[in-house]
Formats: sequence, C-alpha cells, structure tokens
Amino acid sequence: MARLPVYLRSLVELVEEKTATVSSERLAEMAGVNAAKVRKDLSYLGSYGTRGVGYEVEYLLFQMRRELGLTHDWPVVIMGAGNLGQALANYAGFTERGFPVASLIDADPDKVGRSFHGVEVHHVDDLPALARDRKIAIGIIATPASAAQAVADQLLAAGIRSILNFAPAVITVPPEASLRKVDLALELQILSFYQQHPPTGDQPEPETR
Amino acid sequence: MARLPVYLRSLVELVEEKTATVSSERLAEMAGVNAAKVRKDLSYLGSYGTRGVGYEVEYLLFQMRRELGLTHDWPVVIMGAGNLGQALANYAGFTERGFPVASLIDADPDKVGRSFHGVEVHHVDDLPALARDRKIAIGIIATPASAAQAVADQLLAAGIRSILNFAPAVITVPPEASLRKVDLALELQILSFYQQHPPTGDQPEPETR
DNA sequence: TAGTGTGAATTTCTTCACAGCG
DNA sequence: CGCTGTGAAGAAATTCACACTA
Repeated sequence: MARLPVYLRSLVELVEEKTATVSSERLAEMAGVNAAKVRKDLSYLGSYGTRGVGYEVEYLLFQMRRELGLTHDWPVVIMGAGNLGQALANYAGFTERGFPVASLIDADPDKVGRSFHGVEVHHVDDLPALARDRKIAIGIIATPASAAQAVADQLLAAGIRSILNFAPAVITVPPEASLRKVDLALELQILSFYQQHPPTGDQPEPETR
Repeated sequence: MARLPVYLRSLVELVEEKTATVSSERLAEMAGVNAAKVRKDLSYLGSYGTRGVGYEVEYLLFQMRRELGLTHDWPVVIMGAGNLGQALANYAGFTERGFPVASLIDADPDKVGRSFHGVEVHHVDDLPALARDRKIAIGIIATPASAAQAVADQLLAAGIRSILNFAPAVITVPPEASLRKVDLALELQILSFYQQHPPTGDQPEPETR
C-alpha cells in the first residue's frame, strides 16, 4: 500500500509531540484520507489497535517501520551526475529518512572522481562492485530520457532490483523488479489540465488529482 | 486523466521520428499501458481516430496539447530558495516543457535579491504583485515541511490556485484549487516495502507500484 | 462508551469483446 | 480487413455501517 509511508510520517510527528495514543480519525485527518481507509490499511498490518482507545503510537510506528523494511538504512546509488543527479545527491531528505546516497554514477570520464556535496562520482563499470560492496539495493535514474532504459538495464545487471526513475521516459523491468517513477514536468502538465478544466470538485484527494 | 501527459510524450517522440499515424496498440506499448485503455482515454478527447488506420499523430498531438492547456507557457514560481528550490530552478526540464521558472521566493532577507541559475529570488511580500504582473498560475512548494501549509496559503492568497508540493507534509487547499504532491523519500520507502515483500508479480504497472 | 475491525454496498477503474466504419 | 469506439463484464479500491470489545 502506497499510503503506509504517509501514515508513518504522521506517526513520527505524533511521537515528536509526545502523543501516546491516536484514533483512526485523527490519523486520517493528519494523512488527509478517510478514517475507514486508515483502519482498513492498518488492519492489513495486523490488529494493533485497541477498541475504545485507538492505536498506541510508538508500537504502531515500530510495526510500520518493520513492515516497510525501514529498520535499517538503504544506501542508494544515483545514476547520472548531471543537474538533477547532483541536486538529488545534495537533497538532505534522503539521508534523513534512511536513504544515504552511496555514490553518483556517470559514464563521462571528466566527472568520474569528482565529488558533489560529498558524494563521489564513480564510473558505470564500477557499479556491480559498488553495489555488492556497499550493499546498494536501490537505484535512482537521473539521466536524460534517451539513456534511461539502458541505465535501468545496468542497474538490473548489477543486481539492483528497485528503481526510482526521474527520467521522462517509460522504462520496463522484469516482474521481479520494482519500479516507481517521478516525472516533474508531468505533474505540472496535470496541473495545467486542471487549470483548463473545471477544478470545481470535492476535497481533492491528496493522493491523486 | 493523469495518463494524458504520458501519451503526449509518446506523441512527441513519434513526431520526431516522422511517424504520420499510430495505432492504439503502438501507443499503448510506448506508454506502457493496455491498448483498450488508450482508446478509452483518447475517446474522452473526442473521436480523433480513423477506423482501420489509427490516429494521425500531428492532429492528435495538437488536440492533446489543447486539452491539456499546453498551447502556451505557464510561468511557475518556486517557494523556498533552499537546496531543493535551487535545484528545481536549475532543472532544465521545466522550461523545456513549457513551465519557465519566473521567480524563486524566500522569506530570508539574505537570499532575496540573489540569483540562482539566472532566477532571481524575491521576497514573499512581493508574491501577489509578481503573480499578477507575470501571470503566474502555478506554485511549487520547496520549503521545509513545517512551512508548507503557510506557504500554500500565501500562494492561494496571491491568486495562485495550482500547487505542486515537494514538502513531505500533507497540506489542504480549498476545492477550487488543485494540488499535486511529490514526496521523494516516500517513493524510496515504497521501494523499500517491495524489497521486503514478494515483489513477484506481473508486469508492474508503470503508473503505481 | 468510544473506537476498532470488517463484512457488505458502492464507486471507480480496468479489461474484454465486438459492432461498425473507413 | 484492420482498428477504433464503446457497451458490458470484471476487478479493485473506497466507503458505509455496525457488531464487538477493551
């Protein structure tokens, strides 16, 4: 479920403000969804709530971290040390949330060996060794669209089966791999669409729309 | 429909390779979806296909641009001239696809007046005037999570009703506004989840998963 | 009593399958 | 004949509503 991380964020906030217990209604409000949905989603993790009381924040947080596989850090590698790659390497949010950037990868010999924001650039040829030695399980594609599929294949060949694609291109991966995409301009195009059309509706669901 | 921009991208590719006509099947393959879905989606724009032949690429592209409101540029403003804001201001993909960055906005007097990659930083107080004068209809939030809601309210107050939120926080807007969100670390957390769980499945749909 | 957990109802999205047209 | 456009079937996701229990 793609909503679990949103709940996770809410739970972290609740812990910070030292709230011990939370109802599905409160969580729903924080996550911007319907309360029934929260209960359905959480029941999928198991019965961690207490009727008449709610959910124990700390405990639920622990269970959710476990479910999401966030009990340890996941080093990531960023493919492409161009504009976007450098920016992502510098983005503090990754490290903060358990995804340290182990390396930038580029094919350009001029870039290999340099560092951006403390992250060293390695050559594509070193990817398999890097992946193995530094236990990298996630690759981020920040290359031009034209290179995206080839780069994805390189990641897969290096044994990296989780891919986050920032390149504005459709790429395909075998069924045993996971793929997510983020297309920045595409999001703006969707907003442009709603600008054009009656954006009169109910509360826009934070997820889609 | 959030898939239209994906078709748009495919159509642009087809034009570049001088393909005159395309079938729903071919388009589906390029966009990574099912052919029936392509036809349903396109029929929503009107009957622009020719039975037995397919769709005329140029014409469909034109209609789609019109439908998406991409017949002219949409200047955007980026709220927050920190790490992420600067990186986004520098991202060529925005301008290339019709969303030039008109201005960075920050509350910090030290940043106001400076330029990053040719984009000037203005003060929040100037936002309403800027929005009016430069016809800015879309705002991008690249502030820390704690400021996100306040910044969204400032955008709305300045008459900007389309918001793309990069801050890892749930924000709410009135029904007449449009909101999309991109949470970079959240995407990685979803990948972490699938790493933990049997990612054995069919062709992972490019959209979700 | 307040709030979970969950079957059942509803809505939304996807896919099928085929009539109909160029 | 090939491929679109679309009703109808099917699947998935969401929401309702309430029995149940701490």
